[in-house]
Amino acid sequence: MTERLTLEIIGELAGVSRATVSRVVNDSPGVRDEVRERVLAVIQETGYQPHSAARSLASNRMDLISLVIPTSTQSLFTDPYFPRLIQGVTQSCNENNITMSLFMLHSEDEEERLYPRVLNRGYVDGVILASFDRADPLVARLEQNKMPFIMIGRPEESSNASYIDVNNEAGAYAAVTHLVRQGKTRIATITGRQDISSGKDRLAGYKRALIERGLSVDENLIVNGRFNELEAYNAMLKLLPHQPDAVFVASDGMAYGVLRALRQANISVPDEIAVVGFDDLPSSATSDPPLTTIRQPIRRMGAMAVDMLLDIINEGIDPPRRVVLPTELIVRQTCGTLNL
Amino acid sequence: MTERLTLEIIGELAGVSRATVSRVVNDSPGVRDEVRERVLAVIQETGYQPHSAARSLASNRMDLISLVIPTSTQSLFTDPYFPRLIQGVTQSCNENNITMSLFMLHSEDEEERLYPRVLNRGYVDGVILASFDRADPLVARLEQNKMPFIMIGRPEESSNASYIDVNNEAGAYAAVTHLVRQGKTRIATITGRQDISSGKDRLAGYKRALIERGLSVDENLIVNGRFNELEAYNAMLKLLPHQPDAVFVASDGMAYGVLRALRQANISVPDEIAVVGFDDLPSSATSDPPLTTIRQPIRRMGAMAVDMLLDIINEGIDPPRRVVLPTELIVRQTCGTLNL
DNA sequence: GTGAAAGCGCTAACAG
DNA sequence: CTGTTAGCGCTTTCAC
Repeated sequence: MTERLTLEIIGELAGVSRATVSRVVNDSPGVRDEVRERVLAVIQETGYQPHSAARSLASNRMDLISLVIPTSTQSLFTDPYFPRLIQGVTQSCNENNITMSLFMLHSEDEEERLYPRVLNRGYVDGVILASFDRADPLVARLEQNKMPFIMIGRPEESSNASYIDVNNEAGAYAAVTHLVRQGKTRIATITGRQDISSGKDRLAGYKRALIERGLSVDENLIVNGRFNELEAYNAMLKLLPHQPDAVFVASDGMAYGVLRALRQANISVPDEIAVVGFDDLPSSATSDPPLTTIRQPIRRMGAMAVDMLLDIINEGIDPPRRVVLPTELIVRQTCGTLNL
Repeated sequence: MTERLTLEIIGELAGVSRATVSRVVNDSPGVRDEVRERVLAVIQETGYQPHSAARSLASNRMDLISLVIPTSTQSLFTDPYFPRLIQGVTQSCNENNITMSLFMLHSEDEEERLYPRVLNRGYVDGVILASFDRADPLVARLEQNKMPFIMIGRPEESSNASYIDVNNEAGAYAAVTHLVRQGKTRIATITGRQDISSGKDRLAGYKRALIERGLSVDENLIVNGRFNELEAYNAMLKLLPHQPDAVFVASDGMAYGVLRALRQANISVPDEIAVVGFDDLPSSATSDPPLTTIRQPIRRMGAMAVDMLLDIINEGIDPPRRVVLPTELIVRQTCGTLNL
């Protein structure tokens, strides 16, 4: 095992002290250009890489953030939401030269065991929480430990945590309004989990659209699909007897289940029932028929979460950062618009 | 900011030296039970957590491994393969108390920039490579740096890297043999990427089954779908004129594209064409119709990869570890068996 | 501008 | 069994 390169050695080779090399490595000011060049050359030649642990110990920064995802979310495996989110997060991490560690909480038990690793400043600089139950105790623990963190999706009203979210309410509102404009009058909805802000907000948008457009909210036309394809399939079956002429589904993944149910029941989309989803997953452009949906910038949200977290780490937790990103209605076949 | 707890402080509180506390924290032998209890109590009370960087610096272990995924893999977003793999990996990491960092390589460029972070012992203890091009230069670099690593999927023959794989060849063989037994004679295949071992091996299994069963290999019946739903859809369209009576599709994700193409062409499955996939994704049980497929233990593979990597880290790189996991034929509707 | 020196918190010999 | 000691490789004052 060849001896590890250290600042000391590089310094020797370049004829300067360890401290100077450190300055060069960190782009610190106060080094003569000529010297900087010389040191850089040696680093280049030798392929020197700083030892991250040593750096962390001395500087008290880990250059490590963690993304925590609760796996109660069964949709994790069926829904490309998370892969895209993860992609956004890693991309921004790469750009900022920090590394991302991923925690998936498989059970209460594991959650408990992982707490220290996620809460402790000696492990990570900050935490991103995705799709968390709005009242999850982890949130409180993080606050209490003064660990910088940011949520994807809104936390409880009372909390003054930082978050980034998509305007779910407005997206749902746009979807349902669009349906109303098509002349639909019995618009049903299959909702997402109601313990997550996105699920709640999409339902709220649905209701507001109905009310503002002079339609009444019929509880028979509201079924919970929990962001799950199979549950949405069953939910659609339950909805059928109530004869909706349209259904707003709180996620594309669930919308696939709805289309499947409708196909099997021999009900034509969009002629007999119009369907609008939420997410605009890539496969929604080629579903059968192609799905009208609300596009949300998942990847960008992941990337921005990192940027915001870094800002919090560097500038302090207060004031809380809050960002809400807009959505966009993507009209395809399932809403019937293109038939008119 | 309250002062950081250190071994020193805990020691003081418990009336022992820093070293003893360290022993207790690390479950090292050679501490009297009574003392151990006492120290443990203080740790419990204070909520002391070791500083990971300090520990790493002193012990030269990072307790960090990285999972590297090339994003050339577009299927990343449509195919639940990766989420499941990641799940297996994180689960095993959690059990072993190490953290997993995820790298997704979005571009050549980024790959280059990330090399140091992945190759350098100062950053991670080891690396898991998923779905890599079999000749990717990263493999050679890792070997050359003596960085412990393990591939998911087989590397080039010449390489003596450690790997874990699924018996793709045997799985494909089983799928096609099953089709032959149903009396199919014009069995087509839509293959995966041929620069990845799983893609190659599944094609090889297809060919062997045909040959061993006395059928000839017709190049017209072989189309590359690159593990992509849309390409598979197009591939199926291309296949239609050659009138296959069955098609073995190298992944479930692609099989969905095939079913879509067939549905649109008004060709009934399985009556006119039988379809068999590969993966057994959760949604394959509820596809339309439910998909006959080859199940592979994706999550387990991820978990085992971690265990093997840890073994390599602890015991040394030689000899290479190699594991090949079996697959299983899952018979559902699309192969026609259940109609007989 | 540059170097010397003092830690960061921990592990791992080595003594006792 | 337990304590003492010497680093691990780096950042960061503080002198010069």
